[in-house]
Amino acid sequence: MRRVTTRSKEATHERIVETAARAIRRSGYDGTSVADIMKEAGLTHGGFYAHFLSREAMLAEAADRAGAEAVALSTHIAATAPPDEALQCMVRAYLSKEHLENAEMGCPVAALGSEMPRQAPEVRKAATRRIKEMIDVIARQSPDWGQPGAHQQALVTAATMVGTMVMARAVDDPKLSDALLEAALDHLAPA
Amino acid sequence: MRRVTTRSKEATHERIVETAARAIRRSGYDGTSVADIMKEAGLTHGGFYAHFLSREAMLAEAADRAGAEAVALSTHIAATAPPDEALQCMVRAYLSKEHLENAEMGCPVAALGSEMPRQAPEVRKAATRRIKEMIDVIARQSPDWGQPGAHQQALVTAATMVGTMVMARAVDDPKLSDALLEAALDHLAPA
DNA sequence: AAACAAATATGATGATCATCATATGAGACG
DNA sequence: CGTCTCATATGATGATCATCATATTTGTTT
Repeated sequence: MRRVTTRSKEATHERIVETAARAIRRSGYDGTSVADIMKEAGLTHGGFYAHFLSREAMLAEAADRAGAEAVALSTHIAATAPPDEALQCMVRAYLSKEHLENAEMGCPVAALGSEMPRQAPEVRKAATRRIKEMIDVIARQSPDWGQPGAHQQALVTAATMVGTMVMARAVDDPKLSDALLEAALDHLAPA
Repeated sequence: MRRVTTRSKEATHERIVETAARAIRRSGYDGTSVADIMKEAGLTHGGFYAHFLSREAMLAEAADRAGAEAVALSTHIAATAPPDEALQCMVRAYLSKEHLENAEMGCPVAALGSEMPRQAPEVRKAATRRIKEMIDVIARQSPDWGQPGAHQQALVTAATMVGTMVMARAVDDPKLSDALLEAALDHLAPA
């Protein structure tokens, strides 16, 4: 097997992290092996440790990447929405069928939340930082941003969105999934 | 190693399921091996397949058991609370520090939610049934039980509780965990 | 007490895993 | 064109895993 073209080590590292950021959301931390990721990135398993100190270090980078992408997407949605509908647009994108069916590209908290408590400190640290960023993005869309209750309200909104998506993906009854999304939409972003 | 006393096969089966119901909430589906569970139940790994057709079949029983226990506990809390405070009592028990720190004995949706989409059909089926039961328990505590919006409201309440617990356990910052619990308590069970 | 049946233990198999040592081959530079 | 360096590949190691075949032990029956 021959390298198709010259690639700097950094570009390859980048590609592995990007691949891993998708793989962990699809298969979970425990369900993602080093060999899986390398193969999906078009490489063999052996070169892995030229790029990362350990599997855990790679998971930390992947989790950070997934979180950064989610924050960036939310920020973009808020920025391009009509000024008084930013929060509604974010909530509607989050609680959409596309997000339900595309965990691999979606919110890493919904995809990996219940696995987080068992992860290495470096993984949890990166995740916590991104979660705080996400909460801030939500808080900034509140009509009373800056007032005392806005941040508290953002915590509840974030938790409701995450819990709804986790439950809607967990159950095997599409009707219940729909009902969960609809109920949360009515609650968080009334028509 | 000698069995201490006579035990019927059914009692041993029971003990394995009970052990597994705790183990999966502590270590996740993927993080729990057959040998782990058998050792924790005081047995060796070899006898496992005298009790279960497969590892997956055992996980389904364990998930069902964990869900049944959670439903039973919630029902009990609601039944023994002052009549007009049943929902508040349930929410306060759920969003407590004891629950935060005792995933192994707590809500299986919060402990395993994001691993559910990848589980065997039998596991998801059992979990879905128990989740529906739990939503019904919540809906019954609503002041307007029976009216059209009560069930919808129960879906949102359940999702908010689950999401809050998942996030509070995920982050490595105890201040943020506290803030999440407090914000959801204020929202769902105001003092 | 001897023998049987059922429950559990011992041990093996082949697969998969993280990690590492070493080989190969491609681009850069003389 | 030849050589050197570095990114990646090949292959090995020891651990862990689910599953199963077989041995052992226990409680029971005679």
